[in-house]
Amino acid sequence: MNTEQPKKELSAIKGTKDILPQEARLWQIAEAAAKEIFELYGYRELRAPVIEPTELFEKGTGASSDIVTKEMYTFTDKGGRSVTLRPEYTPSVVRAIIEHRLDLQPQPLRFYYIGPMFRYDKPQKGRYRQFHQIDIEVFGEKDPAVDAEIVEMAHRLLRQLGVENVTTMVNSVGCKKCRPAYGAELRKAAAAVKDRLCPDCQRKAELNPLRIFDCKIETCREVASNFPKITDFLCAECQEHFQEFLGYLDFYGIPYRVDPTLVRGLDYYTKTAFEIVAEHLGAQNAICGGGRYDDMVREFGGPDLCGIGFAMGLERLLSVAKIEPPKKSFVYFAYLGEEAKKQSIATARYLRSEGIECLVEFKDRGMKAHFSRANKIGADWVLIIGEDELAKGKFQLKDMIDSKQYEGTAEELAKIILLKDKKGIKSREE
RNA sequence: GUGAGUGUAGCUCAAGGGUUAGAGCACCGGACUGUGGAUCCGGUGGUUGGGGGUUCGAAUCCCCUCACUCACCCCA
Repeated sequence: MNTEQPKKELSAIKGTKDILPQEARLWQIAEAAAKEIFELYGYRELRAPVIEPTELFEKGTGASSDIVTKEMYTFTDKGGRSVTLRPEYTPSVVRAIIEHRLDLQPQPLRFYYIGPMFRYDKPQKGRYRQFHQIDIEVFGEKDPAVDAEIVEMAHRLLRQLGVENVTTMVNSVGCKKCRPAYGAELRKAAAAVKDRLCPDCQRKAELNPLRIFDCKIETCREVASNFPKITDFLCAECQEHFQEFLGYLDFYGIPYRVDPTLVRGLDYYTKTAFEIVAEHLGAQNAICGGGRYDDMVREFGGPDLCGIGFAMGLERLLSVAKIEPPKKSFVYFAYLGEEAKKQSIATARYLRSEGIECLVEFKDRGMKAHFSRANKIGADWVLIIGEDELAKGKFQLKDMIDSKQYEGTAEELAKIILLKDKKGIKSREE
């Protein structure tokens, strides 16, 4: 490459990155696994736009949330409308349900989606400005059995991708009836001991007293341990829902930890909230977070339709997943001369139609250079076409793994390749 | 938004004020014109992130800036 480089180097913008082929292979596998598993539970893909009216998130995600107040990619388009690159997915699905009257279809509705989200955050380990989520939502199912089912589904996906050592944290954040009373009690308790809290927590005492539970300072933890717990304030309905949810988790045999201080960052959650955290992920260790949001559709002016869902962070998931990409063999063409080059092109065309990956490089090389090249790029097979082969109408096929060499027509050699590939797959499955 | 750490070749790293900034790996070529991996030889590749300052002299010391990394806040 001898084109002149521009003086100013262009690079991906902060918090975004290229996913190069080797890594993209892992993404493909994780995405395929997610789709396959979700479809097994009756979920169907629903693709919503990446860009939405800004009001959608102000209303859905919550005008007071951190996401909306300081993390959105918002700009004005040429028509003067305020638009936003979605920071999360749920409001888009809710919008789509109302817009297309999907609530008139047989319920419950089950959707999934995999795609990029955008938050203007300061990047760090496990946190990016463009990141990717696997998202699922269920609408119109009140039964706590479904709360447990989505947790079990998440676990199945994690297991499939070789993720080990995860902890499932669960909680109930109550509903409109019982949560306000708890909030008031908590605020009262925090205000009473305000002088014993760190400056940061003193600020939280009024804004969001639940966050005091997360403080790392010893005295704050000690003080907070005497604060009232949400689980003691749940109304009868929420209490029953929570207990049944836990009962179904037990039924599935999924270990969990009840964490009364678990709050999700988004305002709209009701009743069930859960999080799955992994080891070795740094500070941002939640790979999956979700919960129930029974009021959201109605608050958008839609029908009274309850909802529940979770989001899994793909970057975080992949950093703890153990995925071994299956090895697919391919054929490198070693040809000598113009006539053999044409024959290679034609033969590759045939082999590809049989599902065999072929690489014909358009560079004059000697036989040694061909082999050296084939070896370097990891070819499993080398198909040799020179004068002798052209005359005979039969080619040489060398197996680069065990150095055996075969002679035959394109059809005969295709069979040899396909047979060995099949065996290879079989032995991997055992 | 706040704080800390790190920036030297595509990658991993040397050089800690003193010739023209080096090495390994990788890449390209040769030894080797019909058979790969090894070995040997050669080559490409750098405004030392950028700008300014101190100095006879700066990759090295100082300031600013940018980028990356990690942490806080918050979240996937």
